[in-house]
Amino acid sequence: MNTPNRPPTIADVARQAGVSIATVSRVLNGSTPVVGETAERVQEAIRALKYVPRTAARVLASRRTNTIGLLLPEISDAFFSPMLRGIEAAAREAGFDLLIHVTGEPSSASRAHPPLGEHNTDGLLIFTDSLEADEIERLHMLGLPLVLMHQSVAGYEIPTITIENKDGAFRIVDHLIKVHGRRRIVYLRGPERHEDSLWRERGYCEALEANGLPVDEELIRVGAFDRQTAEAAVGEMIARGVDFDAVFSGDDESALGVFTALQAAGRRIPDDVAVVGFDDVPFAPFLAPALTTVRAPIEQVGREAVRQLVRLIRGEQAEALTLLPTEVIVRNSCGCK
Amino acid sequence: MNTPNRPPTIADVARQAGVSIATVSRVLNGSTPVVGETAERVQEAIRALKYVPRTAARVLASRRTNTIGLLLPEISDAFFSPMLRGIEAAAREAGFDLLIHVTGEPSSASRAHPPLGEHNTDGLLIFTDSLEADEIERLHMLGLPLVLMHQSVAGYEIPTITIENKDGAFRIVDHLIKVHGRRRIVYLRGPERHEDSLWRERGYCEALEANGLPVDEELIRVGAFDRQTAEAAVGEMIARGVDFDAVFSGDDESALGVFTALQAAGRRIPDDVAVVGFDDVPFAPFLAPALTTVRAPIEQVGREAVRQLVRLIRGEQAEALTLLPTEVIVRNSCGCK
DNA sequence: CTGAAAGCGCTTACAG
DNA sequence: CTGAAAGCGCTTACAG
Repeated sequence: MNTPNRPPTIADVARQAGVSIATVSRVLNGSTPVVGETAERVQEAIRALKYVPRTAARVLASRRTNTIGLLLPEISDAFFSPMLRGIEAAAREAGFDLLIHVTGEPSSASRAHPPLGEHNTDGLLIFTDSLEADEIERLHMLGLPLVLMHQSVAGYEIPTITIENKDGAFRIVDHLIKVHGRRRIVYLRGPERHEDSLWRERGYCEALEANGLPVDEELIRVGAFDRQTAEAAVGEMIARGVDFDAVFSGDDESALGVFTALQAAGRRIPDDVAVVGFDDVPFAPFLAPALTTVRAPIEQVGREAVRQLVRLIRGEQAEALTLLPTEVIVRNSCGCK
Repeated sequence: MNTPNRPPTIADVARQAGVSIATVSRVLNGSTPVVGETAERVQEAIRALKYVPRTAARVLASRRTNTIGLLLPEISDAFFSPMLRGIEAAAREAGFDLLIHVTGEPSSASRAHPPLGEHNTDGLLIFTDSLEADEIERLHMLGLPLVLMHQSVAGYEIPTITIENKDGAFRIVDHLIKVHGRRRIVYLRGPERHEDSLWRERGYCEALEANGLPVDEELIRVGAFDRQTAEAAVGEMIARGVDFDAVFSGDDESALGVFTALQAAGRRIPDDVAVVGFDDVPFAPFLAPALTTVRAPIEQVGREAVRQLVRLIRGEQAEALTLLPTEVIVRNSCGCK
């Protein structure tokens, strides 16, 4: 096998370069000027020994971790990649490492006591529904910089980044009514208490009301932003003979389930039932028919969240609420073209 | 704002409970038996002070980090979520935290000196093309447990996890030839030197040869596992009048670009040109026509990689090569049904 | 500009 | 079962 040599420490470098460890530390961090020739000797020793500073020791001594933590409830298919891409890029640009933890199901212990916190990060990005309110409060009271994503906690001034859910939902439902004459529009709710979903539902209701249509509780079901759940929900409505001529599926992922259920029942999209989603995931244009949806700037949400968090970490003022604009993307599943 | 109280330390807990810090450490770690009543006093103090142990200090003192590092070249759309889901779940089950770093473009400094290594992880999962060979060697020589994903480095005995690329490619190309009579089959290569792609190309060639068909260099192009690149490649072949009746697109992501290019040129899928992919991403069944492809057990690759890494970390023997089986998923884009 | 030394917050032999 | 103490590998006032 391989030789488990003890990796070199700052003392080894100092010895090899004939200086004190303080001097090595200084050239490592550029914190205090070091005479050129000395600095070079140190650099050489670092190279020769292939020295890599121990993160734990630096963190402990400096009380800075230089890393940002990200807390997520789960790893979703559609949403996750672009968001993480934005976060990762922005964190790197700002010189922070990224630590990710998935808290898992609601009962999970790591929602109350996540392995990420004041002890190993300079600040936390908290995605909706990934942490218990108590723990958010504890971290906030401790003074740890915190940014919430797609979630606002009443009572604290924690910066929040989210998108214009209500507005986007309003416009796409309005489109269904005004342009395509739909009147019995289903809304598929996301996971319970999911803020995005709540706002989308509000936009849906307001669009109905603005057009003089009633809000019919029978048309509001749970799709859970999940393909299978959405498929089952729509299948069940069809089986029970519920009358509807359009589905606003809450998000694009669940639109897939809606497609499956409608096709299984022999309903044509969009002729019999128009279907629209939310997010504009990469495959949306490739569905048959191509999915009309609301574009959510997910990657930008990630970037913006890091930007605000970095401000907090630097002791600067952060934006209390950042609301990123959404845009209706008209394709064919609504009946256009 | 909020009060930047200094978080409590082990000394605060010890004082409050009237014991030594050694005892607190022991109840924290369960390393040595502690008398029931004493242990309870300590637990109480921990709760009262909301004490959370500093990770950096534990790591420094114990020389164990209890975290696994994951190095990726980029965050791809289709591949990333399932793989990370597998890794994350397996790491959590084994009691490890997960640290992720994206090294970025080939020239990036973090490919030579990633922020993850012997100093802050117990072991590393290295995805293909995310690290320079020199750095892999340095880490390996240091004795840091390493597992390679979708990549094999000649010359070292580093465990590798990958999938049966060649076999899957062979079978899907063979299907195109035997069942659908295709003879001019395009192969779209992945990113340069990408091992998955190399093996798929080999399977493609062997299938042609096994059926007495020539390997025509004109039919082998670069799709780079990227939608736009694939679209451009196919568009250019059409413009140049290259004759072909099928495309094996290398992966599903690039199949999207193939679809776009063919549709733009008025070629019908699968009648004029059959199209098949590799991966079986979630949206594959929803394309029009539904995509025939090879299912790659991506999530399982992630789980297996963690399993082997944990073995190494525990000083156990690990599997040198794990080859996960692939399976042809027949849908409609090949011409079936 | 450089060094000696204290200290960051834990773990872990070593005694008892 | 429990405590005193050394030590993990750094950073950073404090002197000079």
